[in-house]
Amino acid sequence: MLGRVRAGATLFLPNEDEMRRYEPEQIEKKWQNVWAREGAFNVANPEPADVDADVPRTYVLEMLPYPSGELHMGHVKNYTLGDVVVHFRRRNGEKVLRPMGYDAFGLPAENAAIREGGHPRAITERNIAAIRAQMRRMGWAIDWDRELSTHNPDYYRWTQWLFLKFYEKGLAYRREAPVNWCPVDQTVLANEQVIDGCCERCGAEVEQKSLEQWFFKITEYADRLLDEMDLLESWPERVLTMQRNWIGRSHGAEVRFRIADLDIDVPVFTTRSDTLFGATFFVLAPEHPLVAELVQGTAREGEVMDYVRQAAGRTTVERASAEREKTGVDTGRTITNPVNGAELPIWIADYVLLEYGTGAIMAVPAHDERDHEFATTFGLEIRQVVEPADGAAVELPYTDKSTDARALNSAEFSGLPIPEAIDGITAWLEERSLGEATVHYRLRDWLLSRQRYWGCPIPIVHCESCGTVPVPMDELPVLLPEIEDYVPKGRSPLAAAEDWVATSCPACGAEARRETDTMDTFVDSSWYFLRYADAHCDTLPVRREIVDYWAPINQYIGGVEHAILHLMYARFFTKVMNDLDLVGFREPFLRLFTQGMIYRDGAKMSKSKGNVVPPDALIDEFGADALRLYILFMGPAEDDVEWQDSGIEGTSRFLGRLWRVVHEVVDSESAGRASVASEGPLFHTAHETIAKVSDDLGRRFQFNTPVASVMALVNEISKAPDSPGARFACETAVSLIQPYAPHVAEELWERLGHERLWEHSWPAADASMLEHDTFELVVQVNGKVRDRAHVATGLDKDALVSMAISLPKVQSHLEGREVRKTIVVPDKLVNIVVG
RNA sequence: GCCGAAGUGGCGGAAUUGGUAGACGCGCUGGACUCAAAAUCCAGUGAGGUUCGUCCUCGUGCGGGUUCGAGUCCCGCCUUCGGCACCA
Repeated sequence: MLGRVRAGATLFLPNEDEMRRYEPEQIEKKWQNVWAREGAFNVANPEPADVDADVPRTYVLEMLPYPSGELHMGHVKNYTLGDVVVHFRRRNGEKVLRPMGYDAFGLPAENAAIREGGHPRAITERNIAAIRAQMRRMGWAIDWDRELSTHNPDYYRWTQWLFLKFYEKGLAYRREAPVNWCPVDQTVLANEQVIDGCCERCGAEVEQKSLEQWFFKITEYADRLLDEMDLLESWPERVLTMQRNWIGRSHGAEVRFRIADLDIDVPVFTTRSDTLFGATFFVLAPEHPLVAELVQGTAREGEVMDYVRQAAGRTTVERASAEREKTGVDTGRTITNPVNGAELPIWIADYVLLEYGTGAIMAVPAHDERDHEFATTFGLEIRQVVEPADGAAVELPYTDKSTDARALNSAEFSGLPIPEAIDGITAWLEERSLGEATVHYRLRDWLLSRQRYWGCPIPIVHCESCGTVPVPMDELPVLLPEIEDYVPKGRSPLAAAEDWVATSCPACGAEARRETDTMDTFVDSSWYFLRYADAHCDTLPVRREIVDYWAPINQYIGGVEHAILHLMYARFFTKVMNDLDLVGFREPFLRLFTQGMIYRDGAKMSKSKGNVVPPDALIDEFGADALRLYILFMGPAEDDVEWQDSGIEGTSRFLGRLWRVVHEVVDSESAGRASVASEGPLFHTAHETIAKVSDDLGRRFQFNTPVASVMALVNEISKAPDSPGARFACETAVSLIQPYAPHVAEELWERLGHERLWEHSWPAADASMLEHDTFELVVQVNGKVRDRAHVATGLDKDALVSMAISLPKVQSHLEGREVRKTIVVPDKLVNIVVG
């Protein structure tokens, strides 16, 4: 760079301007090397004596990346956000753990291997190397000594270990069950991975299939997943709401209806036991096991069974969306209502779902929209048993269940407000053993088996005589076998590794076969954040005293798209591990921040849309610091924002201006123009900026406005680089921008004659500098601003009012009118109300 | 349908406790420097009016309301986005 020759020009020696141009490439490399060499952001695990020591510690974590090709803008935003928090907290004296890893198992690598050849491991590791290099180029303050990847046997050994612990506790079990099957990916999906009846990954319409599968009993933790939300410090309300909806707890009663002819009881679940007297028919889901028995040998058998077959042929999507018109068929049977002995006709209809409640309902058309629609379609009786508290006539269905409504035509319960009627009728049923209060959930158990190659093997052996037998803990890890062909054929590709599959039973020694399913990758990512605490431990997933020192995570940051899946699974794992005494806390993430997405041309950035902005190209052109600044300056971090190419030019210009201003001030000092004064407008502005940035980062968790205030400070310095406060203001600007632009900040800090800004404590605003001798008094007449005046602070109300009234512009608005009232906000505003 | 969030200049956004709407940035216009360009710097930039006065009126999705004063609080709508959805 130095001394380059320009065509047709005289030989240039680098002049001062050239040496001092802001060239991000060199300085970013320089400081990245320093930090890497020093392990500047590594933190040691505590020695036993330190555990109780009074050093404030913080665990800041962003969701780990899936190593798909390279880093995208969402990653840049996520990790830069975390980086600002890390630097801010470090410089505020906290010991901060901030690790990084890769969620390395999963379908995309396997599909790429099928498409392009090669081993999923090779593809994954190549991607990891690329991402790691990009992360270093971004200059993120990461403790690289704790790096992990979920596909390494050192890691998945402990995933398997945890699976076996869950198994021992009865929380991992195998059963045949109707499952969601993706015909394209040729694997099963958890309920959480089915979106509108389609595969979350590939969008194919999901089919139902019956298979032997492994499940985690997450339903056993449904109440704790809901109730322990109280332990969280700060989660976005909408994420909590999404989880609550997903768990879907509903309180009600199970009521037994009796089919006298067949001598059987059929339970139903209802949240409205108050409406039992209004039940006029009864409906079973088409898949309900009793259906065949009900109609066997009756005149209706053919018609009913035809309907059942039709319903079975309908996909989830059709059943949910296509025709909302109610269909159904009468079985000709009746069932007895336990509260009044009424005989109700039994129908079969697909608006009743086998998966929810008991797969059977009592239908109350007067007070339920769906039952009402069905009754109207098929001409069934509608019997009103709830009315408004004032007895007014209402249109049916009438679904109010608050105290504004009361029971009607309900024997001794008539007249009771609905909440009391619900309790009363439920108690009445319990006394007679006809039903009891129960709770139902929407949440289903977590289906974790996958019929794919690139995942963590399930450490189980199937033995003819012993059944499912866990692989002994000391034989872990069960290594993923090498195979040739990853193409899914409806069974797990692992089944092809015959030498691997064939084994002996750990219990009886007989010939046995290994489980060939692998685990859902969400299992891997449900505990990785704990492993970071003790990343190299080879006796346990993590040692209790170490994990309890760091975790739970103080600040977790990631995309809202994980609001349900990852975040709920991770909470479940943590709770189970707490019950197993492996960790001393019940919630993994005390504070959660969900960042918004980055759009371009109105759409999410994606290769197929061709609207991707690759971070590398921007780093080449503007440097990592300008990119880091822009990604956070764009708008509130939690909002979705539109990428604008010209935006990064703005933050790049800002860094250039900061660079020049610092050099001007340094030059000005060496020319002897420095002043030792400690008063002047720049001191005030600098201290105000410190206060503003500290408050935004520390209390408000707001990342865009600090950049704006530092920009304003730099603008002010550049207007008066010779003024007394210029050096202090420059140092302040550099120090405050350091979490955002650590490389250029470090370089300028050095040129200002200091060193190691990343370890320098965060500046503190001097309260006396935040006070002013004068302020701008706003004068309103009838609430409209009419004038402003510079006035000494601390004046009393009367003084302010008389000063306000004396202003000529105010006078002209007061003319001839009577002052009725004056409102004074001290040191701020006077409002004169005139008639 | 239910639940949640959000609507502010040409654009991204700021306004923290009800007290100066539009900070900061982008874009645009004009100017300086330059043979020229880039870079940089200076000035202007919500709309309309205007006697060009840092003068007036209007202005934060729409309609009402509370208040001396509302982008901010209340009531009713509209739109957009996200989640759930025949959940009994």
